[in-house]
Amino acid sequence: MKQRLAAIGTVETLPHRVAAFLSREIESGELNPGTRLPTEQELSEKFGVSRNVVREAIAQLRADGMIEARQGIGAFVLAPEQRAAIRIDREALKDTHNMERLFELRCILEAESAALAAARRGQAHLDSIKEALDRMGGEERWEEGSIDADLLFHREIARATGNSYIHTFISFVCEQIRHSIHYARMTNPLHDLVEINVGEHVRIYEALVAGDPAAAESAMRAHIIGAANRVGVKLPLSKTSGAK
Amino acid sequence: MKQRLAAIGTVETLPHRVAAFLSREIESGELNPGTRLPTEQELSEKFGVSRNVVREAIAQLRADGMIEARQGIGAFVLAPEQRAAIRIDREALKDTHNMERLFELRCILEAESAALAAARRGQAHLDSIKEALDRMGGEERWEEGSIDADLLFHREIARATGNSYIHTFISFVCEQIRHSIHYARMTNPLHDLVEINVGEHVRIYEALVAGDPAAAESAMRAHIIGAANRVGVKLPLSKTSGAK
DNA sequence: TCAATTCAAGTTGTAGGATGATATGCATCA
DNA sequence: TGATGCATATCATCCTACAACTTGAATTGA
Repeated sequence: MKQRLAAIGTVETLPHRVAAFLSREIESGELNPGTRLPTEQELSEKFGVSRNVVREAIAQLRADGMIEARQGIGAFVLAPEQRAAIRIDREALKDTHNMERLFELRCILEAESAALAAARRGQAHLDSIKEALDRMGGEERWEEGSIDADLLFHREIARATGNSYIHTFISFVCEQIRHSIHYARMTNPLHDLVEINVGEHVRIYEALVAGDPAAAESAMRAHIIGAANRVGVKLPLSKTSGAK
Repeated sequence: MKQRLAAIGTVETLPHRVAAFLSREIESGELNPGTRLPTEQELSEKFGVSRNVVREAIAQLRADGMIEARQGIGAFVLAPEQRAAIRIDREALKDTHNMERLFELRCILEAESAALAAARRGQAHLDSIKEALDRMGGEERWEEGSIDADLLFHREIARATGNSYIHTFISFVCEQIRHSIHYARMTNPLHDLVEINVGEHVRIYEALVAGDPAAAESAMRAHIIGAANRVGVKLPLSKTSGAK
């Protein structure tokens, strides 16, 4: 439990802060691709930290493919197309518009994945999905337990597609949304009633059992739109009509 | 231990190699979530590098949410659900099955995005998409030029959705595929005839101009399946039939 | 003058030690 | 017994030094 607290309250380490600063400067366009960064020496003076801290920060940006460091010359900003990793700025998610966009992406991913899962799921998949479903409804308190079960439900469906990349992407997007909502509840207790609609989940599960891709897709789509609404995000209809 | 490694393109730095080693150990399951890593001291001795190098490696893994370091205690492996970034192992993409899965994910993302783009695109979007289309056909040599134009074409469509996350995700997936194919061509000259089917692109563009989401979606789906076939990846039908 | 070589300065890469901050367990003492 | 304080282990940060690499200017030789 003590670990729990430590895990939630992320410690802001110096390299992390420096990396975040530079990252923002690059994303915002203040540092165009091709631009040379200040030297490590200059950066350490500018931020008032040691060169080691700057190096750790640059190591992160380098691993993400945001910059490229060349020995003897310097570090240069790379084009956004050459990113080696996808990362979502959690600050930006406090803006409802961005949350809306993320839900839209999630809807795209999960709707088609549900269809794939309906076509490919095995009995073992159905069992683990069912288990998550039961955990969701069985939980007395709408606290961590049922939210975790909800996430597990979606992850298990993604796993049932048999495509590990789909699983990775969906897990990632869901986790970002969960974290953001969790944060919103911490700062604004009004949000305490984040209800989970069990009926929507059951409909998805039944479509999977029946092996009906079209039904699974539309049930998942309806569910995500509903989930978005329940946290105050109005999803643009996307292609609810076009799916027919 | 003075190996001369003339890796093409990327200079293999020590922190990168250490991070890759640890990363693989975690991904492969040798280090389960919750496990404590050896101390920085031990790692630096084990790999024969300085503690600074180990720290830079750990900084990368930490930024990705693969491990969590707690001052005074140690560093611990985190569960795969808590990843803060998506990263695709390029080694794994040499396996055709993985390439197939990635194409499937791309198909999901781009098909629905094309539909969204058809509904939301403005004139400026159409112009830049058309420009990429012209660059693609105009190129004499099927070398870098037309491949870049092809990627740009897809990115501009993603941008026309007005959803920056969709744009990020699609750009990322496309870039991983491009890099992998580029690498395959380097090692196996047989692949030299990676043709680009202009007709498929034109059909997508026309659907966008017409503002027809359903047509855009099916044209995009057909195009990606075709593109996969042309590089030797047979895409499982996914939901070509279910889309009707 | 001109070309080739050498050299010096600047920058990142790596090494190693020192000190501060934090968590844990043990010993001490009332 | 129980609370306190100390020693230890570990990560966080800082510092200095040197190696490897690049660039451009100074030097040298014809």
